[in-house]
Amino acid sequence: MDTFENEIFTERETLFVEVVLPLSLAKNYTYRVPFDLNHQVEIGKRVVVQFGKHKIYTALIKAITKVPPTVYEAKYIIDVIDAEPVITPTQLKFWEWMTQYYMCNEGDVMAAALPASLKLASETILILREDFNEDAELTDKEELIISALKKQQKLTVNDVSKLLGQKTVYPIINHLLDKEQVLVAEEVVQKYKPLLKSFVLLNEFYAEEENLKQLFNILDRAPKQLDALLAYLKLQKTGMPISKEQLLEESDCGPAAFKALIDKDIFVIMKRPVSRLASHDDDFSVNFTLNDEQQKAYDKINSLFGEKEVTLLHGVTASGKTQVYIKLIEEIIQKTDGQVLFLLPEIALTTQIVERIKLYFGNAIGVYHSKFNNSERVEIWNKVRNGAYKVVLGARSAVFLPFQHLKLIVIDEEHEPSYKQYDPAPRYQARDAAIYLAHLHQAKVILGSATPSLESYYNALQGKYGLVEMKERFGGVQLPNQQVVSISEETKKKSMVSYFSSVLIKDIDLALSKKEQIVLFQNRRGYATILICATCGYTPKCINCDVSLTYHKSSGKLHCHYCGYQQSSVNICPACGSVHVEQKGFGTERIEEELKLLYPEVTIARLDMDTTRTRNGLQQILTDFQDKKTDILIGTQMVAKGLDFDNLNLIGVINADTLLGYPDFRAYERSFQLLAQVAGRAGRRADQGNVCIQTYDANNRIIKQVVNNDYIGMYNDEIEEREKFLYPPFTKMIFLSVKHKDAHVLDYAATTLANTLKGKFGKRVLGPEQPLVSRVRNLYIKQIIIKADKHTAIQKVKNALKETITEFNAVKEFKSVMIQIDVDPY
DNA sequence: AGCACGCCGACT
DNA sequence: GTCGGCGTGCTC
Repeated sequence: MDTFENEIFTERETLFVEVVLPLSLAKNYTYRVPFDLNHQVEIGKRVVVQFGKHKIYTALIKAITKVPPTVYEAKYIIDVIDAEPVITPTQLKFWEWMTQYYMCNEGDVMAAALPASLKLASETILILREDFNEDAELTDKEELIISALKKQQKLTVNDVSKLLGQKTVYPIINHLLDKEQVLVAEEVVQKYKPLLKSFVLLNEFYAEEENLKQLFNILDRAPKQLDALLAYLKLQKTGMPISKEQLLEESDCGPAAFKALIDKDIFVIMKRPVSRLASHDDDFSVNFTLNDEQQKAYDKINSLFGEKEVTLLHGVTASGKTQVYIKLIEEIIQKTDGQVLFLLPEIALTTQIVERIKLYFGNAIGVYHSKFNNSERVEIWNKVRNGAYKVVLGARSAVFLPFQHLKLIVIDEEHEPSYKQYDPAPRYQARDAAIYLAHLHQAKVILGSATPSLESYYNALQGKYGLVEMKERFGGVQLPNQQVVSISEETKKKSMVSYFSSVLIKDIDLALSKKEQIVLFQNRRGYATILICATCGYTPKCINCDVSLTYHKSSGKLHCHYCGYQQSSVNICPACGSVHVEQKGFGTERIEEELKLLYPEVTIARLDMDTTRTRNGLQQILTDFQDKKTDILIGTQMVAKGLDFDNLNLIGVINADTLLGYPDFRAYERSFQLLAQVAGRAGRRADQGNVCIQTYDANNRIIKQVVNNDYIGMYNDEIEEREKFLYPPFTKMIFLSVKHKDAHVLDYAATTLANTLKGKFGKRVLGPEQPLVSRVRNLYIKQIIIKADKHTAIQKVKNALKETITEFNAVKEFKSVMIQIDVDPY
């Protein structure tokens, strides 16, 4: 397709635009541009288009052409939204790459990239016609709709559906249209509204000295109003706009007196958009010096930047990687007008590291993560685009921000699994995507970790990435003392008290006596509390998914973690009628309870998905712990990420086995990373920390490697396994999830597909296999894995795969079989 | 995604 | 008979 960048179009030419819609569609669509919008269309601007019979969407102009489509008549675009492009050409290239690489649709990427408020979609609404006929013959349902409309002006299609309690409502709406009772309209909701704040101005009339004097006389009998006036005059001297709150705060004037001043036209209210984002006033200054090792690392990174695009900074816990990052960032924003993206795992973003970095860079820094609301996201987006933000700290979705001159990307904790998006598409790995993004911007990348992912370390050893190591702990912090406790042995000796070994209990007692704080870690896999009938073994299961329901004490209900299904708990076994229904498994909730029995006088808090659902939940729990209001914190993986506490000296791992036993080729790598990270939280100051790992498998090599801090040993063992069994980084993995609501159809379909693929790729295709959870939301699931040879062009494999799937879905009996593709599924 | 159209079981 | 559920195809 011919495209015309930056060309001014005359009014008489007929133009067409190829647009991306924020929907999961296989191709893009072409619309016609009305003449009067010719001069407004530009690549990267948003347009309003009708798609299908009703809906109106925001689409993005991807190309402009003069060639009309041949096989259909193009619809006109309705409007051009933006005065300036909102998406840069670099972003469009990035989207295209992501679409190709992760085998998804461009619309998936657009949907993920744009903050919700930049994507408007219409809603069909129903309005009563002014000339509607009061006596028209209507069915009961139609009557119901009309009477509802008399009360509330308009109804959405969804409202109607709820009102009638049925899914199919369009035929009924169409009847009402035919009977000329109602009208339908598309209502586009403008989702982003600037935050307007009231500012106060003194009526210009009183700018005159004389008039002002008079005013004082007039207000003589109204002391509160007079006070407000005095406060205003005082605030005016600062030269800053005066907000209403500010004025009310500065004076004794209450809202009533204030209103009187407005009514008398003495004060004038002006609404102005203000930023929702908290800002720090000071300019940044980075005033600390690096220690020798940090300085060496810093210098080496800088020199490696000359030859490599990516450098891996492998620094042990507490070696002070953050300081090195800060110096690198400072250098960039002082010496260039470039921008820096600092990626962090989601959880770390709500904690101390952000505060620390904010201290240095003040106003030039933006933070972007999932707990921000839509309006806040748009504001951050705009500030990145206009360059107001030089540094952005963000979770994985920050790779989609509209950077202008990206010079450096820092990816902290690069091994973190949370950089990978699993669902929905685009199923991208933000670390890898960021490396490509950096490539587009010709920016440099720092990957930082104490326990790098095998891929990154492998790339570094191969010379593809630069490698910088930091091996000293900062400020002479000692390594924690790590001990492994065999649960089997303690059970034999009968020295276990509930979930706690005698060793751990002793440690807890000691720490409490020294007024030190404790963190107990229970990984998520073993976290579920399920109900089980002691008589017949029955366990309540989800009606939509192949999983046991988990019992939540806080709600008293049984929940499904996969689909959100809830039901009330059972006291009597539905299968056999027995009353002996017991709780089994030990989640954080259960551990908390047991611990409270053992230590009734101690303050215990819990940190997991349940207690951190709200925006401030996590922050509150962490602050309480920081302020020593909590003695013991029990938590899932979350406790391991990015938390530094001065007074924390004991960390107990309740059970390391569920981690190790997970059926995945990365289980050992992940276990090592997690346990090492957990251990690194203990004793970050002068005192030596204590780590107590409870396990049934005390001789496991990973446990030993963790205790010995032997990353290299772990790396060597694991990489050998990977090579032997053709896992990444020696192959590229593509994961297919085949889904269907009928188990038999699925079986047949998955086998057929796997066989076809085996015909093309040979024994590099594995499966179909039944996943751990074989049914979710009423769909049965099978998995097929392709381990593509790294040396044959991966794009060829992907093309062949796409073709196979297209052909497969064209077969009549497989039409309703869903196939999800996940490239690099880790 | 979300809507229309067509097929098919179940209930006035 | 008709209503309403469900599968399938299409949207420039």
